[in-house]
This record gives sequence, structure tokens and C-alpha cells, in this order.
Amino acid sequence: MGDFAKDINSKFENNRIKAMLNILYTANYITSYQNDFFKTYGLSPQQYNILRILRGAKEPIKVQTIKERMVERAPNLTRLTDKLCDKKLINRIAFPEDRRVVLIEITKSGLALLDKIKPNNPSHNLIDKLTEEEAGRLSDLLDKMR
Amino acid sequence: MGDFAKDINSKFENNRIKAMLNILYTANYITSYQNDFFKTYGLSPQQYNILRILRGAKEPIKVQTIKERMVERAPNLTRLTDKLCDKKLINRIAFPEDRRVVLIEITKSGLALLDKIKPNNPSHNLIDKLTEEEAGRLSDLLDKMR
DNA sequence: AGGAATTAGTTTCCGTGTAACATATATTAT
DNA sequence: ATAATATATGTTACACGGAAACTAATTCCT
Repeated sequence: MGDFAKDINSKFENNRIKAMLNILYTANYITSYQNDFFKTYGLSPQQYNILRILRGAKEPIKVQTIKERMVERAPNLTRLTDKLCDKKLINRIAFPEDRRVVLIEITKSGLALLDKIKPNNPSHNLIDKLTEEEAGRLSDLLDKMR
Repeated sequence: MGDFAKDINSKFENNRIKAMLNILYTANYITSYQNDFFKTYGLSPQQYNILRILRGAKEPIKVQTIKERMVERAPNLTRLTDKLCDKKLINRIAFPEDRRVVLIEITKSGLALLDKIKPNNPSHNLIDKLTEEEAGRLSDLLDKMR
């Protein structure tokens, strides 16, 4: 993929600006990669994330609980769960004890889809080019920056 | 802003996964900051970027040229320029020599808006917490990762 | 000159963040 | 205890942005 500066065809005032643009560029690179991957299964990364959480839960859980467990915050789970319902990958269950609450469970076909995806999951090979130690330093620098 | 791992309330398999999530998280942090800033002027970061390119050009330029000079790739400039036209910040000009081409120029009020924004532009103080040398290392690690 | 390939820009589709909203439950004051 | 208020939960409505399909104009090739 070569050098970043050449890719976006621009010059930088200094390393700090360059680093910031590079973060945005790299994040976009990662999400594009993930989008393409999950699209082959008819999912978005967020939808995949929800399915994994539901499988992990092993029982119907509240929408609110899903929200708490998601890596990226997803402000409208309604829409995401709508899509998963349409595809019969999850079910909604009413919760009489608190009628505001909606429980969600994963269906058989949801579990089957996860099984199909598992072997190729890209999260792991996306960043093979860094050593563990380098990855640690990268993360530390990002933490410091904020 | 404290430690990233705590913020998203999750555990990491290893530093590489952690670094990847941290990149996405940090990029989101940056864009949220920028969105909020430019929103006070009724712009998106991309719209601001276009105005700056037009000011720099000092003459009407092709949409295609704008696209090449943008930091982030913007697949549909039509929509962005629509918005800027609505706000009278730019003008579209037909180009008889090649009727596929549309030229864009910045208006007086576009230039005036840029002048208002300039003093507070956040790109500079967003990343003051890193030294030049650290920023350089960060950028190198990101390059290596891709 | 005529058809294929390329280029420029537009339109359309979809996913997502934000904010306003509706409903249900919890809390507080009297 | 009950009415008024506050909080929690999920939904709906709106705007933005990336990707891809599409249209029109130009260039290339023979």
C-alpha cells in the first residue's frame, strides 16, 4: 500500500497534522475492508457485532444490554435489529415485567450464519504487519493523543 | 480522556486487536470534534475542505480537480457542491470546451466565511499532546500497518 | 467515419449518527 | 396514598456520507 502521503497526494505542515490525517485515513481503510468482507454475508459490521453478542449471551437479552456490550456505540439499535429481524436472524420477544423493554434472541439461522463467517473473520489478519510490541506502542500513542 | 479500554468497556485478545479498535475509536473522536466545530458555521468538514481548495485555486476549477485535491476522498462531489450552492458559497460555471465539465468558483460570502473560521480552526490544537517526534512514530506505525 | 472505451458528473441506494419523540416506570412531594 | 415530576427505554425522523449504477460527452481505435 506504500506511503500514505503519496496516496492522498498532499503535503503536511508537520508530523502532528500528518499523524492526524493518517489516523483518519487508516480508520477508513479498516472500515472499508470490514464493510466489504461482511457484505459478502449480507451484513454490516454492526449487525455482525450484534449477532456475536447474542450468541455469547446464550439467552434473550434486552436491547439495552446489547448497546452496552457493543464495541462501537450504536445509537439506534432499533434500525439494526429491524434489519436482522427481516432476515430472520433474530427474534424480538415482549417483556411483560417492564413493558418498555424488548428482548432479543438469535435464531438458528443467525447461529448458522455466524458459523459460516467465523473461519474467515478479517479482524485478525488485518493487522498482521505489526508485532505485538509495535501494536502496543501504537495504542499507547493514540491514548496519549486524546 | 483516560484509558481507552475502560471507555469502551471491553477486553482485548491482544495488542493488535486493541490497536485496531483504538484507531477506529480515535478517528471517531477526531471526526466528532471536527463535526461539532464546523457545525457552528453551518458546514461539514468536507464542505470546509472544498472551500479552502477553491480559495487556494484563485480561479474557477473543475469538480475533478477538487476531487483530486481533497484530503479525504469524496465520492460524490455533486451533493457537496449542491449544498454549498444552496448557501451561495460557491457558483457553478458551464465549460463550453468540454460539456461534461463543470467549473466551480468560490463566492465573496464563501471567502468571508473562511475568514471567520480561520482563527479557531481545530485541526491544529487537536493533537497538541504529542510531540513532533511521537507524531512521527505514530504515523510510521500506521503506514507499516497497511 | 463508426463503434468501443474512457471520462465527468449525477442519481440512487443503503448504513449510520443525532436529535426529537412517545411510552412506561421510578421518584418525589404533599 | 396519589399526583406531579423525572428518568429510562425504545422508536421515528432527519441529515450526512460511501459505494455503485447510470447518463452524457469525449477520446481512441481500426
